[in-house]
Order: sequence, then structure tokens, then C-alpha cells
Amino acid sequence: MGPVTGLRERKKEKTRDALVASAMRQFARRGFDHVTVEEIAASCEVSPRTFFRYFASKEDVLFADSDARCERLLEALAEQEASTSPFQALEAAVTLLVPDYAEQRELLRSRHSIVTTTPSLRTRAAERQQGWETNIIQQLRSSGRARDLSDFDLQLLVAGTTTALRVAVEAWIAADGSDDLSDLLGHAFQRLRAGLDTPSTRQR
Amino acid sequence: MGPVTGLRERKKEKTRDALVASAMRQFARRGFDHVTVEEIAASCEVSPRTFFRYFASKEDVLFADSDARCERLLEALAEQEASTSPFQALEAAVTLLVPDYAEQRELLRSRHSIVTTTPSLRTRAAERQQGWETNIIQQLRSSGRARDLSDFDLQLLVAGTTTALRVAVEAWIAADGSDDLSDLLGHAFQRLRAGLDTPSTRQR
DNA sequence: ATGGCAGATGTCACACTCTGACATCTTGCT
DNA sequence: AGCAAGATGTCAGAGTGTGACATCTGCCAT
Repeated sequence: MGPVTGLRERKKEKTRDALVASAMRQFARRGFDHVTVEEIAASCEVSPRTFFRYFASKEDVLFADSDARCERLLEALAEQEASTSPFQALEAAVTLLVPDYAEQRELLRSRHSIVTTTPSLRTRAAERQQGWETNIIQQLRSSGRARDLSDFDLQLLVAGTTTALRVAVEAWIAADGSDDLSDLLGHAFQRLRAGLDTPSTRQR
Repeated sequence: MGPVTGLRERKKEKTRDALVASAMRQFARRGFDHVTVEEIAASCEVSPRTFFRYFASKEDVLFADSDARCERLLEALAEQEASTSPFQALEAAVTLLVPDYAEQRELLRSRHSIVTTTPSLRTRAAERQQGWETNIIQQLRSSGRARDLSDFDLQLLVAGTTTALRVAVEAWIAADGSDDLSDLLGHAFQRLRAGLDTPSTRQR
């Protein structure tokens, strides 16, 4: 029972993918704000109005894959043993995302360069993950896994974890490729576990 | 030797403050996107063009005080003993900001309600602080305080700290006022120190 | 004090993003 | 075939943000 695959839905997905691909390509080449929605739409033979039916804003097309990744994280989280601590469950779930990131390194890298070279975007980079926090918190709560954490501790835990993820991914993206994302993540979680004021046992 | 206080600068500051105040008042009353820049400008007897000379965007006026607070954090950080660890220095500096936050609780609270009730802003809430990270990292590096931390560890440390600050402030804002920001911050730093996977010793 | 300079503001014109309303075409179903 | 629903196009318009240029005003040297 694969996903219901009517012609309509396939067409839609195709248009969506085309928009993302074309947008990313042009952003990378000419810079985010030198590319207009009209141009993106035109390159896919679609009206600008239609573009906005797929994406709420021009920025959204940049982060199109991010939401999908959040979904996958939530799924991975749901699959963790109920007996593991929220922290461990998060670490395990995040680790499961590594191949996903690795696959899209080029996309992430080009987005990173787009974001850092566009002042208006610089702040909006990681806030996407901010949105993740709410979802993760909700999932941990409703699954009962966070039963003995206070709201405050839970928020701190989740925020700390997504922050670690963000920092690790950024470092991985920024590096020349010799670093392994798993290692970076492992190190980050290790430090969250041991306490941030603990002197690091050497690194890189 | 107080700050050089030419008439010109005073006037400018006055306009700026007026813009922020009027904007915040109207946002709170009518919602962020039902208030136009034109209206804000008009209420201060100023042209819309001038508004954009003070603030790069309509959103920026919402976070006008944030940058100032970042400045103060950097100063406080610079004043810390060179012998304290980066983590301790950050904790101490952040603690010095508490009165600052406390003073503006109402402003922060109304901003919080504006942000959470405006879909287009919901994600953009605290990521202003994201921008803080770069500044803090730079300061720690150039002051030599972070001499024996790897880039990665430093990034993680700073990101973790600002995250703790954000979470604590959010919790404080969301609460009914019975909580003390110092306590929340203290607790957050305590958990960063002890390790996020450590069971909490009771709380609220 | 005064005349010039630099910074602050206003005016105008314009590009671009994003939205609502309505018409049209296409797909899925019977 | 033919209808209903969904997808797209067209059109008009509000709102944000920017460049260019003119004007006004506080500042300072003479």
C-alpha cells in the first residue's frame, strides 16, 4: 500500500520539487535577494501566484526540506525504547538523522553560504530549529517519556539538544569534509552530558 | 564626563524612543501586522522613509532593545576576572543582566504576546539572541579567555549559554510573576554544569 | 554672529513580496 | 459523458523597503 499516487498529486510534487531546485540553484548563483519570485516561477512555467500557493514566503522555499527533517526526527524519537531517558532518546534519534544530513551535504552547504551572505537571512537560519523545539517537547510530553521532568527542565533539555545539533551541523558544514558528523554530534552530546564547564579531553 | 550630549543626538534618540514606544503600544493593541509603518511614522510626526532610517525593517523595531542588551552583556563579560573559566564568566555576566530584564518585564511580556499571536513572527522570537553568539564568541576569543577551548567547544558553550538564557527568560515571562529570574537562571546554569542527562533535584 | 558643512528629514518614484477575488482549466469519480 | 473538487492563471491592490535628490537644521570655525 504505497502512498496514494494519483496523477494530480504526482504533478503537484513535481512542481514543488522543481520550484525548490530552481530556487536553490539561482540563489546560489546570484544571491537570495537578487532572485525574484517571478523569476523562480517563470523558470518552472508557473505563475508567481502559484509559487505562493506552495510556499508561504520566498524564505520558506529555502527551508523546504527542514520541516521534512523535523518530521523524521519525531518519528525516530517515537521509535525509541520507553525506558531510555529523554536525553538518551533524543541523542539516539538525532543520530539516526545523520545519514539524512550526509546525503544532502551539498544542499545544506549551499544554503549555508546563501544564508551567511544575506544579511536579512543571517538571523533566520537556525530559528527553523526553534520551531522544532515545540514539536519535540509536545511529542515527549504526550508519549509520557518526560513524565518526571518539570516544564522548565524539559524546555532546557530540548533547547540544549537542538542547539547541539545545530552547532554540530554548522561545524560539519563549515569544515572541508574531513570531519565526520557522527563524531561531532557524539562530542557535542558528550559535553552536554558531562557538563559544559568541564574541561574538554582534547579535540580536533 | 557624561556622554556627549549635543542637541542633535538628543533629538535623534527622542525620535527613536518615540518610534519604539508608539510601535509597541500599537502592536499590543491591534496586532503586529495590522499596524503599518506609515501609521507608526505618522504618530511620531515623521515620514515613513525616516522610520526606515532608524530601523531596517518593521520587525526590527520590535527588537530594538535587544541589541542594546547584547552590548551590555559584552561589557559585563569584559569585566570578569581573567582567571574565571569562560563558562563561569558567562554565568556571572548573564546574572548581571537580571536587573535589566526585570526592569523591562512589561515590555518583554508584551513583546512576547505580540510574537506568539502573530504567525509570521512566531518562529522569529528569540533568535535575535542567535546573533549574540557571534559577538560573544569573538569577545571571548579576542580577550584570550577561551584560549584552551577548541572552536567547536567554544561554539557549543556559547550557544548552550545563550540558549539557557533564552529558556529562562521565556519561562520567567510566561509565569505569573511569582518566579524569580535569578533562580531560574541559576537553575538553568546548574543543569548545564551538572549535565543535561542528570536527574534534576526537584524543581517547581 | 554668520556662513558653510554635515547630518537628518522629506518627497518622489519604484521594485518586490504577498494576498484576495474570480475566472478557467484539469483531474478524479460516477 | 459530465459533474465536483482541486489546481492554476489573471488582475488588482496593499504594504514593505530602497535609491536619488532636495531641503532643512544643528554644529563649528572664523
